[in-house]
Amino acid sequence: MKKTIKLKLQKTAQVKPTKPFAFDPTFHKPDHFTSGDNYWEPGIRWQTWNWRKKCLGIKFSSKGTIANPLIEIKVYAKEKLLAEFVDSLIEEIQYRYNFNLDLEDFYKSFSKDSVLGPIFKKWRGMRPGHPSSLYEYLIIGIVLQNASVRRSVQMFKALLENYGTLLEFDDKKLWCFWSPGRLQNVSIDDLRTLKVGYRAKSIRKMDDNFSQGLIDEYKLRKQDREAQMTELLKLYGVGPATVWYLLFDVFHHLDFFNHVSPWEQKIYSKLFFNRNPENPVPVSQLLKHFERYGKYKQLAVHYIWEDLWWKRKHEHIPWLEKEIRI
DNA sequence: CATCAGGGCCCTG
DNA sequence: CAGGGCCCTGAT
Repeated sequence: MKKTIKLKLQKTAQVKPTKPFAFDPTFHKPDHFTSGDNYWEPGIRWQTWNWRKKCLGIKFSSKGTIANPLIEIKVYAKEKLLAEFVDSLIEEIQYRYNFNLDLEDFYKSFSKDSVLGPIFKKWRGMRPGHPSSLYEYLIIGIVLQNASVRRSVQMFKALLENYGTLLEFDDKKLWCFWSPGRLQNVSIDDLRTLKVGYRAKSIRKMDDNFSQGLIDEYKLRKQDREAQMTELLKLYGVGPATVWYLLFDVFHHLDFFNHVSPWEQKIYSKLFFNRNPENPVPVSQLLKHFERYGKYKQLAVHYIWEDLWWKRKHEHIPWLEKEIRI
């Protein structure tokens, strides 16, 4: 059993995101599979955060309303933090969770859409976003490949519990992601003992790329989408499926929807065309269907997708269960 | 028990 | 540019 590192509250900040802002669907995405590094209950999210190689605990609490939002951010750390460090962290949090995104135009454009209209009523103020850095998300992307959710969770937990750090803060024990370069003394065979299979090579090479400074997340953010895509596809173990996730979750492109995996194809076919999974609608036709959402294509997909997963939390959807194989 | 497909990607021919 | 191979797991 690994030693737990106890953190102390070092800083409390309050942040006002743009209005409207919905706390729960922003901080809890039922389809995001990562576990062990976060915990959610209505109005509160605990999340570990590796920032500039320091392992932090963060507690987000909703202190406002959807119309008038206010978020309290408590930062826990082992030692005192410099103001500049905290400021940069808060700025990064705002970026990753899209606190400053203006959704009004999206809502205005599609409030009369028969699919999105009702979803807006439920999830008005929900932001897309993801707490992971590019490095972290790439590792997550690799364990998502060619595996069911359960297996992905298993691989992710094994990695986290071997190379991460167990933190204790605010009576929660959660694992913090390791820093890039951590795997430099880890062999591919070591990784394989964690049953990540052939992904071991991709994981190790990814760590090499970052420790050699071959990829810079912040430089990449400033490039356009095509350039980002080209750079990402150069990375060993990254293909079109992973890039599509990255462009939305890490680089926040709301308009890019070019990839539908087989299981997603079945789900969309059922949702939009009421087709059975054995007889799904061709991917090209699905992509065409989403053209109507123009520059908000992927954001629209996100809203529809999250709505489905939230439904699943409260009601049993037999056909969906069959497809997701958790 | 054996076989196989899977929420991809790389590499070869 | 098509398709085989890769790891492991759960389903059949």
